[in-house]
Amino acid sequence: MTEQSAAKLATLADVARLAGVSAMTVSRVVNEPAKVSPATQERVQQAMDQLRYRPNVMAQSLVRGRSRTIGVVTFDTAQYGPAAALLGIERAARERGYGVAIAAIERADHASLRDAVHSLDDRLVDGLVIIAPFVSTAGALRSLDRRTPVVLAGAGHAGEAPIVGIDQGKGASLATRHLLDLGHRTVHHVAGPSDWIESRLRTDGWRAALEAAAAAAPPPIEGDWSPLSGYNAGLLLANDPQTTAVFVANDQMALGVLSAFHERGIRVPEDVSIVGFDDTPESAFYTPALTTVRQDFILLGEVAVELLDRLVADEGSTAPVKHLIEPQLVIRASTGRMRQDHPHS
Amino acid sequence: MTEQSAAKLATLADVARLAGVSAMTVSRVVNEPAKVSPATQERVQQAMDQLRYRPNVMAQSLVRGRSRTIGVVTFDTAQYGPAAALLGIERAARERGYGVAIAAIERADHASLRDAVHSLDDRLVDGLVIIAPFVSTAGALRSLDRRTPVVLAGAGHAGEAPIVGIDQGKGASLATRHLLDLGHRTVHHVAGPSDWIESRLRTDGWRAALEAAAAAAPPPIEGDWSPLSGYNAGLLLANDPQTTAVFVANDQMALGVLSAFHERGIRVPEDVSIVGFDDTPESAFYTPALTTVRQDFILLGEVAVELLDRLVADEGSTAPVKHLIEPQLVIRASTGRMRQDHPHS
DNA sequence: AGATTCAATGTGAGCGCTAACATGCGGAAT
DNA sequence: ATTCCGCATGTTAGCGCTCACATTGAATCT
Repeated sequence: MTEQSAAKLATLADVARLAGVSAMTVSRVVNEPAKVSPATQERVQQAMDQLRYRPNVMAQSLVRGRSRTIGVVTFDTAQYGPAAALLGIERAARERGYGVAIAAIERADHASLRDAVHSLDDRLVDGLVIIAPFVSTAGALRSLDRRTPVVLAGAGHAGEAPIVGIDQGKGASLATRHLLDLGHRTVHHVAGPSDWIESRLRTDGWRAALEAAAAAAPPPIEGDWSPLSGYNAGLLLANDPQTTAVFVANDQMALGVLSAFHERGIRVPEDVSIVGFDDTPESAFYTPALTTVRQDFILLGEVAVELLDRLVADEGSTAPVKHLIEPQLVIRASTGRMRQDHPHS
Repeated sequence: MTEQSAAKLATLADVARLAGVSAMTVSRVVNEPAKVSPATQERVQQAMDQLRYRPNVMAQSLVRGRSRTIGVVTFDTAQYGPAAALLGIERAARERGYGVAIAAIERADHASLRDAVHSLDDRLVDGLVIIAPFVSTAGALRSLDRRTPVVLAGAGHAGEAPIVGIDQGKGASLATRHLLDLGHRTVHHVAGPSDWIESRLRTDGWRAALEAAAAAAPPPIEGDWSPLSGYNAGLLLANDPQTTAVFVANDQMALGVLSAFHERGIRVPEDVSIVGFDDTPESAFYTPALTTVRQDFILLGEVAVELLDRLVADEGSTAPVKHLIEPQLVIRASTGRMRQDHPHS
């Protein structure tokens, strides 16, 4: 194991001494090689290799006042969406030469968010991406004193901070209209937790699509994103013979609904059609394959970093941007035309 | 938005000036309050509040030579396992006052790993947790020059670095023996990619359990963890009338197998029994509910951080530790007794 | 030839903080 | 009183690096 922990790390000064130049010259070789003559460049390079020199990023950051690191505040969950967005962020950040520091929050409250933001802020990140999509997030954020630009990723009300998200309302409408177009008189809805902005926007989109079609909106059932809550909602829905179409606010809950229906002998899509939201890698392999709304989380992460990068560069333009990504309806086997005879009564 | 980006941040010196004490005293109030008299403590505290002082972690790190940050190298995937482990690490790190920086690698090659390790190393992390479970990882790691302690999380051959993992062989044996106990003559196997250590260990465990029962081991089918590859494997398996029991190396592929069997009219568990690996939140809601091997990824992350913390504290004991967590068989509806008449021929 | 430019390098200061070593002071010990 | 101790605080130096500004020497101009 080639570990040099014992032997002190080589510093700029060490390299300078070995190469017979000043520290500044070595610094230039590292940061702006064009300003150093080829000959000395060569000599310095050799010294660096020999000593295995690697710049101390921390010292650089201290003196430059920027760390080339972005902080990500994420919600403490192994859910597909946040995890994929984090990945997109990491990838985009790396491409632009940023490091990534993360802080997860376990609850939606003010204090957790403050701690997370401060812990990153104190580490002198150049900017923050927040994937903590609670209704309360934007407000909490406003009351915090921060030192860096922030981009909200996922959802949020514009005006608080620049925000990049996937058009939830659009996605929900797409899903609902699809079911309506299939001949269903109305569409039931299993919603996410009401303190998530995304839940609200999806519910709004569903309601809007129903209204536009002059269809009645049955009261939505609220879940917590988990398959189990979807299962429970499915049980409820199964008792209502009116149910012919369901729009579920995420794929995990849709799986639960599927499972409950299967257990109750309700066939999908023959008796009831189901649409999910997210398009996780698993969704195409559910039984039946799930019709759903695809969200490109990777792209979300990339756009967030790009935006943040711009904000970091010219600190002036803090115009409250709102960048919306188009979701996409993916039609698979869980939706079908409504049969004329009553479904399961 | 209370952003102070324009007004320069308050420094120790500013606080000292306002409180009428020396910088050192302020530093003491922050780090070892016991050494300062209550009276000045009070005064300094007031000055800090007034100026909204927050210590510059970077400057502290530079002078102390430690950053109270750990780096996590993870594989670029939204898979459940790595994502959950990352969460466990973050949580454990936060509890111990560590920040977390991440670097994802997209491919299994040497260069990617080196870049990731160096990029974290250069940011002066105090230690590294690596969740990049390729066969080649350990070797690559050895040839790298690093400056901090490393803990391998997930799997790995002992001896390269301290390692904490879930006992894959044990889990695979548990799964296989369960199927054998149900009366199946042999157990087919859908394996993960052969360049993942975890795949190999699971395959080994499966083979060992078969051998112990003097059962023949059919050639395993290799997938890539994805549901699609599981689906393809399922199609293959469906053609073989001998198949009565399948051990699939992760739940996502098991879902694919389930889907293929369903499509071919093979009933689970009546015709064929299936066991997965991981126990994702979805697994209990597959059709049928999946019997699987539970891995506690959160615990994995916590143990990894705990171990790393110890290594960071006393840099001496680099004894190659190996900490194994026990997996757990979760029996659900996808496994059943083998029927005496031939399954599906 | 002298003045002017430019490219290549060097110098000093300081980013914000803390380790290690002073300093000053009141009170206990002699 | 004198010595000594220990507490509360201050001073100096330096972590590793880059900024802003010299300083060189040679090439270019008039």
